[in-house]
Order: sequence, then structure tokens, then C-alpha cells
Amino acid sequence: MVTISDVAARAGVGAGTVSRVLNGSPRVKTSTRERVLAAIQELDYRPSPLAQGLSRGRCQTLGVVVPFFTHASAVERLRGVVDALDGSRYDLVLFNVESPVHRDEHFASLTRRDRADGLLVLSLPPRPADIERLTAAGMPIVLVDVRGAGVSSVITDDNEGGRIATRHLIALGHERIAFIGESPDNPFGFVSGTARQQGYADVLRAAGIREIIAHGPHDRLEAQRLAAALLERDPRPTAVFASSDVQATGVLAAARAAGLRVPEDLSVVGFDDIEISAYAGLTTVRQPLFESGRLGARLLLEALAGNGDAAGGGVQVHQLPLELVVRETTGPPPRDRSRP
Amino acid sequence: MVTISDVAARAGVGAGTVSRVLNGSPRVKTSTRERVLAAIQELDYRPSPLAQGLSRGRCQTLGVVVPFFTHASAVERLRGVVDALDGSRYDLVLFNVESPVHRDEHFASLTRRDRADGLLVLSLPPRPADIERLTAAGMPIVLVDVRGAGVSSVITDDNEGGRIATRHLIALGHERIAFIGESPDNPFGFVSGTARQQGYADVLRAAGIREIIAHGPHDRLEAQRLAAALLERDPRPTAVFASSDVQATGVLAAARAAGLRVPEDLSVVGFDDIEISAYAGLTTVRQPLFESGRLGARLLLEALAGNGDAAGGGVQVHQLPLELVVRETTGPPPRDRSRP
DNA sequence: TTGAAAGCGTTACCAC
DNA sequence: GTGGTAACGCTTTCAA
Repeated sequence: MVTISDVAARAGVGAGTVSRVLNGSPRVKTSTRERVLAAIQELDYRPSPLAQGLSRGRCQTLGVVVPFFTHASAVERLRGVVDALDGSRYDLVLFNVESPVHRDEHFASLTRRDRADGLLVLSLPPRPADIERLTAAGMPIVLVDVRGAGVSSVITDDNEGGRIATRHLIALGHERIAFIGESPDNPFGFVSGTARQQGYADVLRAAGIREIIAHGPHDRLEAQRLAAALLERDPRPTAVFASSDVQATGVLAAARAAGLRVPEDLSVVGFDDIEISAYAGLTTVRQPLFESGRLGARLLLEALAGNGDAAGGGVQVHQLPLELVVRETTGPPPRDRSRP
Repeated sequence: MVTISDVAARAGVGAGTVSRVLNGSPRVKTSTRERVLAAIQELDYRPSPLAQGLSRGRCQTLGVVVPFFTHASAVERLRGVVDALDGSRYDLVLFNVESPVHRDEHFASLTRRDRADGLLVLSLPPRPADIERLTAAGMPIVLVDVRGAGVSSVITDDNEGGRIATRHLIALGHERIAFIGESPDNPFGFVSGTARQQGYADVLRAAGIREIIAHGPHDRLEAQRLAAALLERDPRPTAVFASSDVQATGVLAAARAAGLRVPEDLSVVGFDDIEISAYAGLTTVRQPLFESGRLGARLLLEALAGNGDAAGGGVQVHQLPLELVVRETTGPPPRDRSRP
């Protein structure tokens, strides 16, 4: 394994000079630089990230904490993160979270400034104590799809998203509109689902319509089960607003299984606009997933570049726009047989 | 930032002793150990992975090189990797590859033994020179979904997969069966598609049926375009074997756009069995994606544990089984109007 | 059983 | 401009 002193010896200079060449210091005579560069080339030398990290006090690594990273929405956000990191000198270390224990372990171990230079947290609400400990340790953090006191974040207005979806259904004439989403007291403290439900509830209340709510984890089969139960009610809902497209596809499956046509018998609105949604013709509230990941990573990169420890631009909160994408799963409600 | 000597001072011992406690050396008096443990606790001390890495010559990190990590099949493999790593002491560093340049950069930089302790390569054929350089540098490697000379790998029999799909269609009575898949001279040297095509061709030839082949990248829209062209032919194919489920969904979309019923007018078989496939009712050749990632990671972990530099078990090649999953997109061909 | 000290490969400060 | 030389935080001999 070739080290910096091998290169130094070969070039007939000191290790310090090699280091200066490596780091682009201007205080090196051109002829020397060329000699060093040649030696590097000949030896195929590459500096040890470990040693560099130890010496510089940073490790050129960004930690990404993400719950259920295989979920389509998480993947899409990650894609944005990877895109932003591409070309930067930072490596991406993935911390998957599938349980509160996971989360706590990761946050605890990431306190060390030399495990990652910065932290990107996707969709997972850190506890105030975590934020405090992390920032106290000088760890730059950016939150995506969650907010946190004193931390920069990239968010959307989930509440408004809920309103958008619900208004769309009401405008179509629906009066029995169900909501399927994550329970407010889910083990991770996810809040977007609850905010969407709140928006839904607000609009319904204003319209004098009763809420129909079913709670379950962010899972297609789970949502399918909930929807199946909902569709057995009499009178049954004529529309369902699902808190995510994954859950919406579960609703579509339930409708199909119940022999209901979409949108003639049942309208379905989702949330996210993941890849499958276009394929399934799903009407949904689109949020810029890719963009959120990319922006989050960029903010983090900026904070790291403005090497003042506590960031350069202070706390920034970026709110990304939502957009209703009308496709083929929503339409007017069926004519009500009870009032012909 | 609390260091090992802080702990040592607090416990009234030397740094070496703290290190021994940390690493579970038996040569520490119980009372001393307890004192040290207490100090660690009180100071909330966590060792620096960087310093440990530098000192030990390894960094407790596994590199995963994966092309287009957001593709559903890659995600599923990654899930297996993460699952296997969970509980191990290894971090996962993700190297996404979207171009041959990417690939070369990553392989070059990963030569350094201190950037990752081991390498898992998913679906991407490394060039012989890469393998040589990597193994020469003592970097343990495991390949998943590709094989490489002198390297352990987890694979499936893609050729057989192609035969399975094609036999299924022939058994249903099809005689005009098209193939859509990656071109043999794609820029990454992906080979699974070509092997599947080979299996397809072998079976057709044995049955005396002509091949109908369309090549394009692993992309739904691209496949949709190719399929649309295929479906305009006269006579048109009565079945399509797509080299991946992503491409198969493109074919389904094309059929829908052309007003063709599936499977009455057109049968479609895919490959992989990703999540969307069950939802779409797609008949497909299932390969154990999750399992392949998990097994690959386990092999790598084992190689790292049997700390002999060149691995403990020698080169292992594990072949995972394929399975035809018949759903709703395949059936008998339409009656041929040309011979009533 | 333990402490002291020599690395591990860089960077960065200080002289020359 | 450049070489020497402390760090950086840990592990691992080597003695005691």
C-alpha cells in the first residue's frame, strides 16, 4: 500500500510538499509540483480517506437516516440526494430505520462528528433531545419532509395537500369521502399523514360532511384490507383519499376485488406521485420527492462549505409546492340509489 | 469531543487499558474494567471510527456498487444487503453508477483498502482489470447477478429463465413471440438480458419459430415505445417476453394504448417479480432479489470474518432458483384470422 | 494486569 | 518554497 512518504521519497521531496500538491496549495514551485504529480501517477497513489479524515477532523461522508428506504417515495428522495452528492467529494452512508430502536441507535452513534460530516434525515421526526445532542456536537443537520426546532428543513404543506385532494373530490360531487392513512400515534411519530388528515377534515367540516377515517401503516396490503372493510359499509363511500400512493394502490386493488369500477363506482386520490402512479392512472397530489432530496443535500453541502461550524445561512425552511395531478381514478360519484 | 485519554484519565488508568476494555480483551482485572466502563458511561464516550480504522487498517464499512440503484430490482437487492448488514458492525456506503465513467471512478477509488473493507457489486460486470487490481489490493469482493473470474458470486440461470418464459408461451400455443430486452452491446456490459434472450432464442429455434427481437434500455417508456412498434406489425406478435418486469409494464401500457386486451389479444411475460408485478397481475419469471442481496452480503461478511486476507472458503458461486409465476397476463393466443 | 510508547497516513504549523 | 514535526484518536506491542 503506497503512502504519502513513498511518493515523497520518489519525488525527492518531503511529505508536506506532497500534501500541498495534493491539496492544491499555491505555495509550490511548478517544477516541484510536476515532479510530485509524476511520482503520484507512477505509483498510482491515492490518499487514505481515513488518515485524511483523522487529520482534518472530518471524513467526507454524509449520513442519510431514512425510515424504510425501499419505499418508493424514500427511494425517489434518495435519488435526489445521490444526484446532489454526485460530483461532490462526499460519500453517502445509508442508515435505514425500521424500528424506533434503529432510530435511537443511529442518532446516538451519529453524534460523533467523525462518523459523518453532516446528517440528512428523511421523513423521520428526530426527538428534540436528539437534535439538541447532535447540534451540540456540532453536527450539521438538514431535515427533509419533517421540521424540527432550530434545524433547516425541506418540507411541503401536507395540510394543504389534504385540502387539495378533498376539495377535488367535493368539487366532483362526492359526499361520502373516506380517508386512509397512518395513525397519529404511530411508533415513529410520522406527522405528514396526520397533517393530510387534518386538511381533509378541515375541508369536510367546512362542507358539512362527515369524516370516515381508517388508520393503518404505510403498506399496500394493509391499505387494501382497510379499504375492503370501508367498501362493505352501507352506504359505502364513493371516494377515498389515501395518504400515499402506495396506500392508494391498495385501495384500487380492494375496489377491483369488490367488483367496483374506478372511477364510476369509486374515486381514489393518492399522495406523492411515485412512478407506479402514472402507470396506474392514479389521480394524486404530487409532491417533488426527487427535488426534496436534492435540495436537502444541497443545503447540507452548503452548510458544510460555509465551514463556520453552525452553518452559514442560519436556519432555512424551504417549502416545496404541491400539485394536483388528475388522472383516471377520479370522477363524479355514482348516482345515489337512495334518492333517485 | 471526548477521547480515549479523557476516559483513561477519568478512570485513573492508561489509554491502553481503556482500549482493551473496549475491545473485550480478557486481560483486564474486573474491578478495573468496571471503573473504565463507568467512566465511559459518565462521559458518554464513543470511539472514533476514523481513528480505529486508521489504527486497525480497516474501516468497518462495506461498499456497494450498484447501477441505477433506484430501479425496483436494485432496491430489492439492496434491501437484502441492508438486512444482512443490520446487526453487523458494518456501515453501508452506496456507490451509484449511472455511466461507465461513474463505474470506472468508483472502482478506481475503491482500490484503497481503507475506503471500504469489502465490496459488493450488484448486476454490474466489472472488467477483468478491475477485478485484478481490486483483489491484488486485497479487497474482498462479492458479485451479485454477475459472475467474474476468481470472484465469489450469487447468480441465477438467466438463460434458463429465458427458456422458462418462452416455453410457457409456446405451451399456450403462441407462434409469434417477441422479445424485448437490453442490447448485447449496452455500455455497461450487462449480460443478464442477453442470456435471457439466448434462452428465448434456443427454445424458439427448437420449436421452429422465428425470433422477433427489439432492443432498448431497461426503462418502461422505452419498452413501451418498442412494444408499440412491434404491435403495429402485420401479422402482429401474439405474445411478448420482456427481459424485466419494468419493461413488461411498458408493454402492457403499449397494449392498452393500442386497444388490445391482455391476455386475450396479447400475452406478456416479464422477469424479476418486483412489487408492481403482483399488483399488475403480471406473469413473470421470479428471481429471489432480496435473497440475492442478503446472501451476497453474507458471503462478504464471512470473507471478512475469516480474516485471512484472501477469504476463507475460496471462491463460491451460488445459483439461486427461478420460478415461473403465472398470473393474468398470459393466455392462449387469439384465433388466427389468416387461417380460420 | 497494566502503563508507556510506537505506529497508522495525513495535515498543518514552524522554521529555514 | 520546502522540510521537519507535532498533532489527530486509536490499537498494539513491549516491559514491567
